[in-house]
Amino acid sequence: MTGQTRLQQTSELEETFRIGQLAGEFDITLRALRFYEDKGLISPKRVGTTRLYSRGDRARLKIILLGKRLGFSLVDIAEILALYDPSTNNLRQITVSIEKGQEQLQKLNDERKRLDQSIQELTETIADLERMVVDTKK
Amino acid sequence: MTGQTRLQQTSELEETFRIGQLAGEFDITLRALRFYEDKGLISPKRVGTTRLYSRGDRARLKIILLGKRLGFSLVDIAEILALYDPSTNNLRQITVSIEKGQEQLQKLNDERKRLDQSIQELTETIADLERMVVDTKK
DNA sequence: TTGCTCCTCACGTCACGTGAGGTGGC
DNA sequence: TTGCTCCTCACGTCACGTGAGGTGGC
Repeated sequence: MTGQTRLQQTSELEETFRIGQLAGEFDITLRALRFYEDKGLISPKRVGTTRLYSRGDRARLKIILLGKRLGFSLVDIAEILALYDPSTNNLRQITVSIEKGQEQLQKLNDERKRLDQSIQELTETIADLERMVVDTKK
Repeated sequence: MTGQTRLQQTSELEETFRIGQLAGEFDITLRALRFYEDKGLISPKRVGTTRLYSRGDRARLKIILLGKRLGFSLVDIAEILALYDPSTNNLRQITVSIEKGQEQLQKLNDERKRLDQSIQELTETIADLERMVVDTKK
């Protein structure tokens, strides 16, 4: 019977990944993966206490990491993932994603402006300080 | 005698500011000012429980806020302020500030690169999604 | 028995925001 | 008495980092 169960698992042909494998592949920590689970972004199966991630879980992880690169919060990403259904064309998810994407683009551009101002002010401040050193040495 | 004490205080001619005045002038919260004190960046006198900020405290606050605009952490700012002595020419503080400033400039430029990449990837992702919508509607 | 990989708490980080509950002088 | 301004806790935020202490199978 135990053999049966094992056979059944393999006969499903669903390739699975352990947490360490995914962490290695995507260069993130085990802690991060567990954290995403805690926040409801991903829900791997368990065998005993050990997590087993399906190909679908791996696809969700890719979306999570893409979202992070684009500067979205985990809450934003969770909202997008909640609309995700691999059995449909996901038109609703796509249009929502576009809207969120445009908002995000606005935020990133704002941040860019602030950053550019900081860089400029910092450059000027350094120049001022360097002049003060010269003056002091006179 | 109480009158004497009051007189003495005013006769020192040291202009002081209450926490609400500084907060209003620099558009920050009372909480922020108390937080900087907690972290040792600024140490106003007290009259009873009420904080009284001197002109020197106000000058330090200006440096704190400048440092924040430049993207420094409060720990960095504290290190620079620790070297600050208004009675000298502060050559040491200036040279240390220049070094920290150059490191910071490097960090800001790195952040700018990452931000530009995010903006580019996000722009492309939105374009991809928009194409998907068009395809779906065919 | 030793390693390796996995697990669950749970506190720490950074710069405050946000109440709760209370005091002092006009 | 009512307002205004001030005060001190102390928990919450965000995305994990970093141990501590323990388990399971080769």
